[in-house]
Amino acid sequence: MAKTTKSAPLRGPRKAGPEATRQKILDAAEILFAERGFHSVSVRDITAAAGVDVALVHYHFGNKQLLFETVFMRRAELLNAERLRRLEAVVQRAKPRAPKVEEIIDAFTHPLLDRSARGGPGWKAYFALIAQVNNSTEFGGLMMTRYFDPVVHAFIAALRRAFPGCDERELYWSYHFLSGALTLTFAETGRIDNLSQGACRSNDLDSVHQRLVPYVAAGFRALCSRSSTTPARRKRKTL
Amino acid sequence: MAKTTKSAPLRGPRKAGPEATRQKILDAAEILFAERGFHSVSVRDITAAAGVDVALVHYHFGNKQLLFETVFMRRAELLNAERLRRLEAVVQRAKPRAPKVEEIIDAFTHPLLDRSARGGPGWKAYFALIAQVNNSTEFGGLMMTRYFDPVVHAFIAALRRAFPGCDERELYWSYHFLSGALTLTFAETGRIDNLSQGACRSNDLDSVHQRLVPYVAAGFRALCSRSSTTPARRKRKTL
DNA sequence: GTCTATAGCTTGATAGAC
DNA sequence: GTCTATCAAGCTATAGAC
Repeated sequence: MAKTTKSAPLRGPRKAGPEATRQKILDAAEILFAERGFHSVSVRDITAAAGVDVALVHYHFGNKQLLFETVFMRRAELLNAERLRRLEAVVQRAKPRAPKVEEIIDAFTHPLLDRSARGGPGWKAYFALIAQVNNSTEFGGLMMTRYFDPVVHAFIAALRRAFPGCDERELYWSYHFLSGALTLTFAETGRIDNLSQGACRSNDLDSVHQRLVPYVAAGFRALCSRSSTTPARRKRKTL
Repeated sequence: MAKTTKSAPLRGPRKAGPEATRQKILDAAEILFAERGFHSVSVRDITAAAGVDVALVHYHFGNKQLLFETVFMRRAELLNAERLRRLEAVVQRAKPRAPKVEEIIDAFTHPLLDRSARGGPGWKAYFALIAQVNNSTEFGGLMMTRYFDPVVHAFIAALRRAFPGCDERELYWSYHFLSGALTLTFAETGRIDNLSQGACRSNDLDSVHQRLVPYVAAGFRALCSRSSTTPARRKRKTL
C-alpha cells in the first residue's frame, strides 16, 4: 500500500473528493441536456440525477450556462486531438501525393461515429448534444465555431490539396453539407426507423459510416472538381 | 360595398376578430420558438410580442405544447401540397421515363429554399424551427414523421424508379443525408460565415440550392447505383 | 373573445452553518 | 467542499368579470 500520498486523498467508495463530484455533475448534465435541451433541464434535475447537492453546480461551475459549455468542451478536446492525428497519418501515408478524398473524410468522421457507436452512453449523449447545438440558431454559430473550427480548417486544407485550383466556396459548402448529414445522424431521432418501416435503424452507425463516406466523397467531387476543371461550363442559375 | 355579410365581420384596422388574434399569436410564437427553442420561450413572451393577453393562448390553443404543434403544422400543409405538385409535374414531363435525379431533388428542395429566401420573416423563422426539430431527440422522430413523411414517401418512390433494383436502405440513408444537409442550411447559424471568413454566407440560399442539388444527386448515385449495378463488388466494411 | 387577478409551482442563485 | 434554508422572480394555467 504505497498509495498514501495526498495526491489521491480519501479515495474510497464513499467520499470520492471534489473532482469526482465535478465529473458526476458533468455526466448527469450531459445526458439530460442531450435528452431535453439546455433550457428544459433545471439545475435541480441535474444535481438530483448526479446524487449531489443543488448548490454544488454553482460552486464548481459558476452557473448553468458555464456548466453547459464545460460539458461541451470536455470531450471536444479529446476528439479534436484524435482527428488531427488521424488526418496527419493519412496525409503522411499518401505523400507526396494528396490522400484520397474518402480517406480524408474517414479521418474526420470515424473518430466520432466510432465513439457514438461503442464509447458508451456518455459519448452517445454527447453527440446527440452536438446534433442539437449544430442546428440551433441560439448556440450553433458560436459554440461549434469556438470548439471545432481548428480541426475543420485542417480538414479543409487537406481537401484543398485533393482538389487543386478549386474555388474556396465549393469546399466550404461541401463541408457544410457533410456537417448537416453527420450531425443529424448523431441525433438518432428514430425518424428513419419510422420512414423506412424498420429497414434502417437510427442507431446502426456502422451502416451510416459505410454510406456516409462514399456519399459525401461523391458530393465533394461533384462540386469541387467541376469548379477547377470546367469553370466556363458552370451554370449561372438563380434559385 | 357588397362585402357586408357576416363572413368577415368588423374587418377594420382596430378590432380584427378572433382569427386575427390566433394568427398574431402563431406569428409571434413562430419567431420566438425559432430563435430560442420551445422551452426557453414563455407564453408571456409570446403574448407580449403578439400584443395580446396572456390568457388567449390557452383559450385558442389549449396549452403551450399544442400551440407549438399548430405553428409547426400551419405551413407544413402548404409546403407539402406544392412539393407534391412539383414532383408530379416533373414525373409527367419525363414520361414514360423516370425524371433525372436532379429534377426530383429540385422539386423536393426548391419550394423550401425559395420560401426561406424570399417568403419573408415568418417563413424564415419557420424553417429555422424545422432545423431544430429535425435534430432534436425530444421532438425529431415524432413531429417530422407526422407532418412530412407522406411527401417524403412520394419523393422516395420517384427516386426508386430512377434507380431500378436499388436496395431500399440505400434510398433511405441517402434521403437521411439530404435531410441533414438541408435542415442545417435552414438554421442559418452563421457558422459557415465564421469558418470561411466571410467567403460564404449562411443566408445566401441561392448559392446553397445551386450546390445542394448536384452534391446530393452525386451522393444518391454513389450509393444507389452501385447497389444495383455492382452488388458483388460491395465492400463489407466494419466501422 | 378578451381581460384582470391570482393560484400554485418551479426556477437559478446565494448566504451561511458545518 | 458540502449541505440547509431561503429568496425573488419566473412560470403555466385557470377562474371569473366584462
